[in-house]
Amino acid sequence: MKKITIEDVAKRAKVSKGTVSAVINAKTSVKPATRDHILEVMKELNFRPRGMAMNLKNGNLDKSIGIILKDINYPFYTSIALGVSKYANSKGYSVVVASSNDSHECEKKLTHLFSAKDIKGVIIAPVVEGTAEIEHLFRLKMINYPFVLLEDVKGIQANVVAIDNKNAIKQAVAYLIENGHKNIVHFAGPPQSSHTQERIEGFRHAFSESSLIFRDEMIVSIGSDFDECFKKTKDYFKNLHTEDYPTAIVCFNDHQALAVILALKELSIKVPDDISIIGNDDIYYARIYPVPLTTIRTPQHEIGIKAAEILIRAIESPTLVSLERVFLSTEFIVRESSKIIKTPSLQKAN
Amino acid sequence: MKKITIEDVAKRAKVSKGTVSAVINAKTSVKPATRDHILEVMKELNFRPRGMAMNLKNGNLDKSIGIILKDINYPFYTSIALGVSKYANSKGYSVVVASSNDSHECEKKLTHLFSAKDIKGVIIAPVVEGTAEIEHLFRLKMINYPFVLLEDVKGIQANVVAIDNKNAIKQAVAYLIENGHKNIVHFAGPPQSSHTQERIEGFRHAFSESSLIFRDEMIVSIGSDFDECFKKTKDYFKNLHTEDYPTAIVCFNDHQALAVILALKELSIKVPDDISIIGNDDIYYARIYPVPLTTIRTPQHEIGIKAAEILIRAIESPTLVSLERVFLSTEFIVRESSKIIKTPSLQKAN
DNA sequence: ATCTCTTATTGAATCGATTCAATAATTTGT
DNA sequence: ACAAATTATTGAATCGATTCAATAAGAGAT
Repeated sequence: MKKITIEDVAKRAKVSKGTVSAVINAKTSVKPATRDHILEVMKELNFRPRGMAMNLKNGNLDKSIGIILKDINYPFYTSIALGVSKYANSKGYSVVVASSNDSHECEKKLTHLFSAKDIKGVIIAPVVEGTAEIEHLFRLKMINYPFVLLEDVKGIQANVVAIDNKNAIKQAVAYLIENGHKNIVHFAGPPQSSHTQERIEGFRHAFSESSLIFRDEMIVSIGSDFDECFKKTKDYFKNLHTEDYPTAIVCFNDHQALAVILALKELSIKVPDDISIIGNDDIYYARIYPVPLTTIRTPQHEIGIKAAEILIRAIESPTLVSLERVFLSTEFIVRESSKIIKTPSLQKAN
Repeated sequence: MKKITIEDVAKRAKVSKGTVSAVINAKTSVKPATRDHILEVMKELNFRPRGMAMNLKNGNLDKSIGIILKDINYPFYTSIALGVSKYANSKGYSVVVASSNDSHECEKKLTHLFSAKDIKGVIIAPVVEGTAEIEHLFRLKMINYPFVLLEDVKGIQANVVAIDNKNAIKQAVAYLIENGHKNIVHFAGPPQSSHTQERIEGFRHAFSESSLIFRDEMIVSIGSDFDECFKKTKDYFKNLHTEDYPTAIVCFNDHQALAVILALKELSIKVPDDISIIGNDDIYYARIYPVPLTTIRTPQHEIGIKAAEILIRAIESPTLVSLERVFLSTEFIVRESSKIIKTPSLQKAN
């Protein structure tokens, strides 16, 4: 099946290409009769004008940026997208979002797509599971395509807006220890995720800076899929004597924390009376949960705004080549899913 | 500031356009020394190849479709996007998502953007607040651009995949009446939303088919913004004598229902013992809530799959012009936020 | 040093629309 | 009925890349 071009339409309608073009672009100069006839022919031939060709002549005026997220169904990411949209729209940019579903292959495809479509730049929450593959990022650099990463990726110099994962968890654990918790465990995320590793390290580090000592059993592999978390949490407690129950669980993320709370409910373990639960991320639903979640807030909105700001600057000032690396701080938010076991001992000011 | 083209690079590097093109496309035939030199010049001039021009020559091979949602932060919509992605990816299509934020202006801009970028087709959850503006949809028809609507829009013939809102609510109310509820109210959504109106009508209709009679006070305008719902719910009950409390509230959507449950908790009204709460949509969080939500499930995943299926068929079989209109049925899902007041009376089978 | 055989590079033609000055057709005024 | 004014239509040049056959440069063999 041959491709239909504006020329085919022009021939069939016995007019010039220029007139057909005028009809497509709703120019008023076309006589209604001609116009109707051309529209009919367009329909007959099922003519779909090529957007690429249309835009080539006039430069490429639209303002648009893209975001590639790992999971469009996790509110954490859509909140970032909201921040991006807010800033971008205020600067006249449209925003398109795509989900890489944690697949390198998909992320690569999407960066190609965005650049090929002359989307002006892209913000990427990069997939870094396993060995990070970054040739596609190098390609973007080669073609001087502006992009901002939402996670520091080893091996490439780029604009980055991110948070300090390790320190975030440390904050939380330090708080628990400070408030009298002694038996604390970390429910770790999916083994292949880089975040999982970072958070485990943060957890260990908090212990090394305290009077308590770290033991390997404190790290429990739970994952982040809801049903899996739910099941593994129940299994964990079934294999434990009541007197060995931890007094606090630091979760991989809020989603996992929600699953854990639900599992505990089924086991008739009270949150926070029996066990304190600490989330991570502060997704929208953490706040509106019946047991509002104590969590480590990552400033999703601000990340989005900052990333958009850097991206648009890179797009609009092509001469400015300096890279920006911004690390935003997390905030520990105490809500109702955690409690204090004893008031902290007085400390010397410092 | 002048636009840099491949020709500028070629001149500066003292090679032909063909060689520069070969470098950009990572062709192996280029001698490393030449290649490096050209890359340097590209960097110097900050040359960004125009994707449009690149694609013009070879046709436009990529497979991609778009989705325009009203709110990328409401899980209902991202679940639809997930369904779309699933089907589209299986057919080799990439998916890009955009949020219209309930703005006609934005929706229009985005349809332009997608068609201009030669995204092959688009699925639209159309904004229909106020007077639906649909000239942009007519434009899509004119250029024979394939699209599928996720809501029936008056005044235009198009592919549609949707559900029957009115009937969905009717189902729920009928269930409540059947199970002994007599004092039922509907917490309506934002006044300007078309869904709000449809759901109110469904609610009334359910009454007209029962032995109970409808009264205007049964419709309470609550909205769907979380904080607003929360506040208005509390106000509603504060102005009500305890003996006048409804035994069941049919909510506009799950999000509202969650806000209502939280407000009731603060008022020490027990769900479902004192009041049954019925949601609408069955978002992901409805299921994993500590009081799992009784709700009217809209098959989000299936909607996405069906819409993608129709869209891709329209893209790939341009001659097939027949329009499809699919209405999927909702399912009433009883979970723990509602209870039966008395067992239903025996009925004649039919 | 010369002739092959590879390997690199060139550049004119091409993709499919838009543009706009030139020209044709139609309407208006007298 | 004719000139002038207005409105519609034409078509060659253009946008910025890719392509690929033709050609040039470099490597190896004698």
